[in-house]
Amino acid sequence: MLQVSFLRQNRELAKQKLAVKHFAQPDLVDTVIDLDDERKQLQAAFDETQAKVNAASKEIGALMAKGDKEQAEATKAAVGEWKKQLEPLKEKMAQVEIDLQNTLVQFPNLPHDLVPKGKTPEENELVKQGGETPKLHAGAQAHWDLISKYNLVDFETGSKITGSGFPLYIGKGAKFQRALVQYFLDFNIAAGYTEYLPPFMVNEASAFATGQLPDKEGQMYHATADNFYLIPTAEVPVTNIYREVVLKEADLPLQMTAYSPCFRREAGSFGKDVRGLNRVHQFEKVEIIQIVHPDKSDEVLNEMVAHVEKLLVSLGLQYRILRLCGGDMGFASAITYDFEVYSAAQERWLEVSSVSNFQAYQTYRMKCRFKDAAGKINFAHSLNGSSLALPRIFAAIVENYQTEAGIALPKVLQAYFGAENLI
RNA sequence: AGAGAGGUGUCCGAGUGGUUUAAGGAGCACGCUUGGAAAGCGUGUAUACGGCAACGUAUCGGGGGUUCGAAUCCCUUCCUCUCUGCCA
Repeated sequence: MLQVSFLRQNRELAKQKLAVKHFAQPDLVDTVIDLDDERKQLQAAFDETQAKVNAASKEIGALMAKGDKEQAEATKAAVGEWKKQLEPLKEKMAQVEIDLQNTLVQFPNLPHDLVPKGKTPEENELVKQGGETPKLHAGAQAHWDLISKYNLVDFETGSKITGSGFPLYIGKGAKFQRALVQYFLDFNIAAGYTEYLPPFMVNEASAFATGQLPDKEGQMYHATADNFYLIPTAEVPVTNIYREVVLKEADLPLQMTAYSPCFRREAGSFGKDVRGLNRVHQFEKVEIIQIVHPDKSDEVLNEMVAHVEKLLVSLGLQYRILRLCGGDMGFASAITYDFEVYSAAQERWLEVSSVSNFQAYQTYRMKCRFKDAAGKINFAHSLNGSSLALPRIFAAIVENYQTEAGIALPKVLQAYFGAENLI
């Protein structure tokens, strides 16, 4: 959520920045400031009258103690008048606050200066490319054929149990998932992250704090009996550890990593992307999350990007790093780098990680603050990234490491899987 | 899931309608004292909003209500503990 004070001081800049994100209603900036002016005015009037009521009430107490009933009753009558004035003020103030809040949550985060202006994925900026395109043997297959050939994943039975997009991993397929999770977590822990195993459902307040509500309500599975949401990413429960917390400056940076299944309705998605493991409703992911000093978030973002890159290099996959353009970025992010790996069998790039700096957008919503040396309260910055999401890594390894005899494994995974080859 | 007991500041803890402006203690910070330290003494020690400021307003798990006045009474909801039930 954007801060009113920032919008007030940077009215035109905010509008320009919103344009980079192709935000349709830049005039809402003015609406917010008008509403805030109205709120201030109402509060001043309300506080003034309430102060009179409070003082008079105290006086009544003193008069009662003295036994001066008559004067006490007279004062009560005066208070009654003030309270009548208070009623409409209170109502108006509540309404203005709701309007202000509802307007404010409509703003996406403002993009970082580095974010390109484009609108579509084609306009994302290629930052770096690494690794080699694997040379596959003749007759090499896409992962959906390989997993069926070697019985690693059974989509049909997953559909029977739950519905389409809920894969059932079997035997070596299941064990390979476990090996990947374990490797990714160990890799993150070695870089200084603390492991968490969070709840896989969150309440409304948590979903709101990280920006899933109200923006992505339809994308989450909702357990209505208890009003819990199945998490679309571990980012939600883990970032919420620090909701409504005032940290000490010395506590920063907080580095957290967590494995979780991720549940996404993917309502409205269709077409070429959805085949096999390319897009599913439930998948496994290991996430990295940091909460840092605002002066450090740019630097930390670069570190996180370098960290994920190292992980992909260790898997021997060809990859590229894209800086997302304003139109392709997430709602709450100030700047996002996407990682894609090349699938030689599908002859296309698959997104496997997204690393973002949210700056104070989430922490302001969450009220995650820290106290600096001077005792001043500031909002921290939050960042997160996948390190890594499993299905497309699974797909890429299965495809790129396929041989005529079976499927090989990257060296780093052999000990985790307990064999030299997957098949 | 049922019954009961609870939720107060950084922590412990008092407080069942009116100088509570949340007692008292601990911790922490600063100062005095000291050769240095401890002890002792003194001062300070939540957050949000409004205000240049003085200060005002709100907050005793959350929300709502009664009252001139609520930490205190009522309703509701969440959470914790104990017992019972069920269960991996």
